[in-house]
Amino acid sequence: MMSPTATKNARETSTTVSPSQTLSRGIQALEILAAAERPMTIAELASALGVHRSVAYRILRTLEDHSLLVRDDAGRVQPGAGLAVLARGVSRDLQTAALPELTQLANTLNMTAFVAVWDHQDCVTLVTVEPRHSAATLAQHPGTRHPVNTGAPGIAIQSSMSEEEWTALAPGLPYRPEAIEARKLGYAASHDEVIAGLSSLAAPIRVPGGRPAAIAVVYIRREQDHSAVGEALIASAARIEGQLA
Amino acid sequence: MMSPTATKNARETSTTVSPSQTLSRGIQALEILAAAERPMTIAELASALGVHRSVAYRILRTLEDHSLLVRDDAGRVQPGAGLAVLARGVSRDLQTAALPELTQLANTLNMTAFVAVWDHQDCVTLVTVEPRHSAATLAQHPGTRHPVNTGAPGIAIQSSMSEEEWTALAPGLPYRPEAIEARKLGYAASHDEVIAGLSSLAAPIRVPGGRPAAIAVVYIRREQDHSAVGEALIASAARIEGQLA
DNA sequence: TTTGAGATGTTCTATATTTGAACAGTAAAT
DNA sequence: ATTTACTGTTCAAATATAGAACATCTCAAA
Repeated sequence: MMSPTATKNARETSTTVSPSQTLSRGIQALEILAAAERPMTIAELASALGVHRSVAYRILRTLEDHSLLVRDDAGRVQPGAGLAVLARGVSRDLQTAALPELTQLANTLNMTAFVAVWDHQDCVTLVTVEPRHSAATLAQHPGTRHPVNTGAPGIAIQSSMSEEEWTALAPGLPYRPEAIEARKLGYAASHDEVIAGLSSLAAPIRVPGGRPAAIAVVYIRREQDHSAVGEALIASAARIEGQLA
Repeated sequence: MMSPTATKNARETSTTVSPSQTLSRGIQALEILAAAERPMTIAELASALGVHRSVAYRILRTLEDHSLLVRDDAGRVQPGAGLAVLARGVSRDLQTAALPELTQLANTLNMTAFVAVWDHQDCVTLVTVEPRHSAATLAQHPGTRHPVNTGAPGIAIQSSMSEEEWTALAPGLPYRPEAIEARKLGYAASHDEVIAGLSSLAAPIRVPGGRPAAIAVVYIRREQDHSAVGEALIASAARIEGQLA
């Protein structure tokens, strides 16, 4: 744990303030589990965390107490239902207000519709609705992340703030020129950005006190004229904002 | 040490396990935030946690580092998008397999359809799909909890295991007699249990290595004959199980 | 402008939590 | 019977944490 040359007050990691070690590890465990495809053994998780097995064990028991993870018959660990409960609190009002609009959009346009929120460098999908007859199910589940610089939702979010605001709030991330055009139109478009072969349209949602967000649709064929769909998105965004005001 | 076979019983220490204090508090903070209707100040959260303000502050910063909470302009705290990412890992295969079936059910039956999983004393809704024309949006969002003893999904889950299994896995919870009838039929029914005026039908889903779950629909009027809807649920459950095998 | 109330953010030391080696028990594979 | 690879438990040592105290900041009222 301590190296012979290291000083006691090892504050050399001066850039990041020392976070709560145990809590941070517990969250890391959840992140590893959520990213894993299959249930993991405690030993696997301990090595993934870089901690002693008995430490991982105590962390897991604590997480288990809160239903944040569960263990199968073989003792392997996987994410627990408590996480779904916690996730319900994320922009709860936005989720509630958006759902009927998404249902409406998905079924009138016959496209998958979703709401994504801005989070650091990413867009995170919060709610999605698939159309009646989803030929091929689009892998646009809630909890999906993609870079905020990529795809129509990210452009729409950028378009909802000035370039100065953007560079202040997202230092290091370039301001996409498409955002300027999107601000004029009221909606943004992208093709082949997040997933090859798919196109997306999105309109920004701004709610006071909440993170910037966007309402969007994805579709396969490349349409000549977006405007009708774009206007529908704008109208939905306005209704959602109105309900949250 | 004392006798070869009757060593110290390992289960006796289970009453007082020492959980990880900091991790437990951090999770408590998330639970409090998720349950809160509005964003909270740090001071409010500290008093809700029963800890010193500076302790709450360090916990919050750690959670913020992981996007599990965000702070608005006024410094108030609310759940962050990282929770949605973590929640995506909860029974991910079940979520993926269930979505098309739910869409199908919702639109052919014109009812809200959802999948719920068993978690300790509760049923937790994981995925929901609303029908095309949702007259009144039913408050059946993912992350919703209700007692596993209440409502059709809980009965269906009980019906998927024997009474002995149930009392072993859910000590203290009574085995509902309706579960026995549900096992014969293949699906369960309830009226006015979770929400007054609403009825529900559910069929169990068992996936090896996963928690017991159920697929269900809710509707307003009380139908005379469930059997058609019940059979549809059974068929959907079978297709989901088949895909997860 | 000054004052005060109420909030956030920072620093520091005693102490209580955590760490990780060592031990014990279990189940499957050889 | 032996090996391997797990889970679960215990304990002294040491380190991360708790909480008081201090420094700021904002906003309203005087």
